[in-house]
Amino acid sequence: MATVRDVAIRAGVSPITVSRVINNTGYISRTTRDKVEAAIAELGYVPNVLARSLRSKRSHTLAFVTTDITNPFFTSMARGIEDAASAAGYTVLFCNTDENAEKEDRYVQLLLQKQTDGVLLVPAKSSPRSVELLHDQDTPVVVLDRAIGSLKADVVRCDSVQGAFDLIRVLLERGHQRIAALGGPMGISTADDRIAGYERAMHAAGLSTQDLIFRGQFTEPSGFEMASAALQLTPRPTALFATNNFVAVGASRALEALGLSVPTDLSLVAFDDVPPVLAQYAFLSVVAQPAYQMGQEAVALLLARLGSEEPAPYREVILPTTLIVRGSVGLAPDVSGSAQSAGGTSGPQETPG
Amino acid sequence: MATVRDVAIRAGVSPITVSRVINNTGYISRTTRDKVEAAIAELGYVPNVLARSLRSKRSHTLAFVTTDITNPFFTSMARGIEDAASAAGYTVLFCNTDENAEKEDRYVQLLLQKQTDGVLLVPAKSSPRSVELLHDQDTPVVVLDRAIGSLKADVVRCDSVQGAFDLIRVLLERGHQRIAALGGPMGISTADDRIAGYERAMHAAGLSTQDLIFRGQFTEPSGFEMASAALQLTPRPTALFATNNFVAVGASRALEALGLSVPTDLSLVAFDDVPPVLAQYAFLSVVAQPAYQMGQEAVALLLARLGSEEPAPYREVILPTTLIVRGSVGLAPDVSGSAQSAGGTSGPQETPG
DNA sequence: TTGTAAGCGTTATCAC
DNA sequence: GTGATAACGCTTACAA
Repeated sequence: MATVRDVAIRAGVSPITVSRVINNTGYISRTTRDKVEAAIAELGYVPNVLARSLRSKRSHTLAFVTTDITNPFFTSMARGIEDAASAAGYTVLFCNTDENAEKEDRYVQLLLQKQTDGVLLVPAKSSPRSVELLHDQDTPVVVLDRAIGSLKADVVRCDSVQGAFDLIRVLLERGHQRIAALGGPMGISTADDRIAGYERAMHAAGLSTQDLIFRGQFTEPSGFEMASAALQLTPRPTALFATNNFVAVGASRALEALGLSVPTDLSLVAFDDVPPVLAQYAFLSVVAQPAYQMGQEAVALLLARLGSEEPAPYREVILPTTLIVRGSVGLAPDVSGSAQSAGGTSGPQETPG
Repeated sequence: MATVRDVAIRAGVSPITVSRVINNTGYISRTTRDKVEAAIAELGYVPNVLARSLRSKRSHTLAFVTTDITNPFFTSMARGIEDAASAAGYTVLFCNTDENAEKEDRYVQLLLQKQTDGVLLVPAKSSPRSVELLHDQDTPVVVLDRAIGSLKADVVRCDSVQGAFDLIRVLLERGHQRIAALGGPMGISTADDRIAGYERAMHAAGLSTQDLIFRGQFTEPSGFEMASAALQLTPRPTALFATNNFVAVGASRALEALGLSVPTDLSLVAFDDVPPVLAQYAFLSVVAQPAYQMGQEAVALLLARLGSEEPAPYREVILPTTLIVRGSVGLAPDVSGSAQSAGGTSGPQETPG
């Protein structure tokens, strides 16, 4: 592989002159520039940016560390990140941690070694050691989706408390009183906040949440388990609140397994929308988060921090969620006699006598 | 930031000794190792792998260049790639080309400059200049999903001809004769092959494909347009074949816009399954491709090539597809009088004696 | 078992 | 306008 030296010899100039041509730096005469460019073309020279990075201490590489790129929410976020990063001349490494803090730490260690300029992190824990690690090595971080204890990073997220509150209100307005919440892991802000929003809405309506709160993982199997447990309760809840998209899918499976249909037998609401492509088939009522914009915003914050040497104060950007009511919510059984099927996209159903 | 030199001074040894400790290379006495490790811990030393890469000519970085990570098919593939790469100590850069060959070339140029060890490419064209670029710089490529003209790369893909053939057979067996195909761009092997499989099945059944073949993009809007056009035909087709998942979504929208329901009014089949999480809601009959395994297999091929200096012959790995028949196919109108609703969501029924 | 010297490919600094 | 020199942080080759 040709190097600056090879190009320099071929063009009859010095290596530094070649460098100047490549980077459009300093003054170069028309003729030397032409000679150099000809040599570059002839040799098929490709600059080695590793060497450049070693000198300049800028790798022009960011990293997106998330729990699972397969989650459509994070896929959209990834795309937002990549588009924004690419537009600014950065490439993006991607890392899946599967909600495993050790895996996260190992990745961060590796990214540090790779001289990654900045990291976009969806932390697996509320007080991530990884943020400290990065901070100690002067690598800026933007934390995505979740709030954390540390104050050493910018944060881009949505208001999970409000989102959950809105969603529960939809159910309350339709007469539901016995609503079970299927929550994520303790200590993850989105999981905690969504339960908090649920409680706030319930309590504001003077309702008890006793025995109605389940906590598990943000996964499909966990959603299945929690929903199965919730449906054993007597009296049975008339509505379920799934705190993320995977949990919602698990809950749907549990309902199906028991031969219960939505919204006839039960209503179901969830956090996170289905992927954009499938919006067509969407049936679930949800609070949607602007994943793509979150990614873009996070990159903007990161680049701003990379751009200036001054240590600006850390910012928390909270983006609005969107409430989308679809066919998965119906009237609660006890009030459905008085008014028919409000809010459901699908047609009215039989009132039980 | 501390360097090997700093660590060496602190531990009272030479830089190379530090290097040996870090890399577990050569013989080191117990005591020096302890001294060095202590110094590393005290200084919070993080090795700079950029410098290492400059010397060793191995960046331990791969790149996944795809059309759109947002397509669930490629998302699964990405996850397969990341898992396999990570297990082997490699990180992965991701790049979206949006089926744009120029964007692809720009990315490849950048990856070359970054000394990427190998590239996993979903090419935007059948004769990608990018593969030549990479080949010329001795960077191995594995082409994913699509066949290409060039013979300078390993290929991992599925048999689109056979897959389409299988799918059309499902329709033919249910009496459909007027089946329209909604195809992708000319010159992309998967697009061409799926149309070829369709034609083969139709012709084998003695049916004409005249006016029934539409070509557009692998996008939702294009699917909408093609389906809308197909539904204008007289007599109207009794079934539609969407050649990828996005096209299928567009086609569904077109059907809905015209007030046609599936499978009552029309049957619909497609290439590519819905994302795993949503399999629950799946209604479409599809040929599914093992995206995750394709990603893993591709990484295996790439690493094998990186591992040995001998130029092994290029391989083409063709993975099997899976036919999944769901509720979106029904009997063709003209035969539905004789037997009701075969092949619906409910399982197989008794063979008529 | 440990150290010396040199170089990977690039660019900052200073000189002409 | 252009060039010589050194340095970024690390490791290969060769000594000791």
